[in-house]
Amino acid sequence: MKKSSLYKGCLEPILLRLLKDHGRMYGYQMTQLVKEITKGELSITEGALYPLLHKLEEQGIVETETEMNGNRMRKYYSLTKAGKKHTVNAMDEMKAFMQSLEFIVNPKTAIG
Amino acid sequence: MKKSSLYKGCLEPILLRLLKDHGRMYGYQMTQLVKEITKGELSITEGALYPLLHKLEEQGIVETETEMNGNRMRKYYSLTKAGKKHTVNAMDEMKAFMQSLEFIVNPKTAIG
DNA sequence: AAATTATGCATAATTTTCTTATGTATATAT
DNA sequence: ATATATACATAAGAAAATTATGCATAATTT
Repeated sequence: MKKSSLYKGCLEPILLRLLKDHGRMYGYQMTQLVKEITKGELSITEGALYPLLHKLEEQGIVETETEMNGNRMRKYYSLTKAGKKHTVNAMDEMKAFMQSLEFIVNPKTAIG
Repeated sequence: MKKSSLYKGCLEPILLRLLKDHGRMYGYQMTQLVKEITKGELSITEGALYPLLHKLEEQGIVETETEMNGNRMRKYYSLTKAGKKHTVNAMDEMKAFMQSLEFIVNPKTAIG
């Protein structure tokens, strides 16, 4: 993730959210989708993405299936059952965090 | 800043925002205010706060005045002229980032 | 036809940014 | 007396990125 690198720490919940919403994705697809959704604002770097995906797999949060698309490999990631549970909590934390940022940045309009 | 440490990279813009809104603050006051505003959700740790404030001072973004409150020292921080300019940009980036998070977490309701 | 860009994965070295632990000192509450 | 709150500071270590590099195929541009 780039763009003035404000944004460390949010990558994991972002990936979990993508997998929760889209079911099954491969790494490169995640980078493109985030770019698209955020209108180019957020770019996930490969050096951040792949090691994190590997970590999540080790932790049993995601599982993988490797497929060939023509001659090119794609490694699909999806949430495990445990990963889905984990994601519920992660999303709660994420929302609480975003609400906190709102409280700080928009103290008047933020809905408590 | 704590609470599952999702939140790297956002501390600097948070501090800038506090100083922009409240004019002049000392470190401990910032920790308390953030705790209060976010209803305990975000806690700034001293180990993150003070080194960052020192860095911002070195960079000429903030300036300090030390005062005594009874027998206890308070080091007040405020934005310099350059710091105010810097903060305008930082807030724009911050808002863009928050918008991006909204796009990802609430793809339907987020306002683009 | 050759060169560039896009697709797709991976990892190592380094940097940034935290947490945790520690230290000093005064004030207040139990 | 002891614990908690106020108030600063820094060092060691961990976490989570960036940057750079590498490999390989496909599509597009020149």
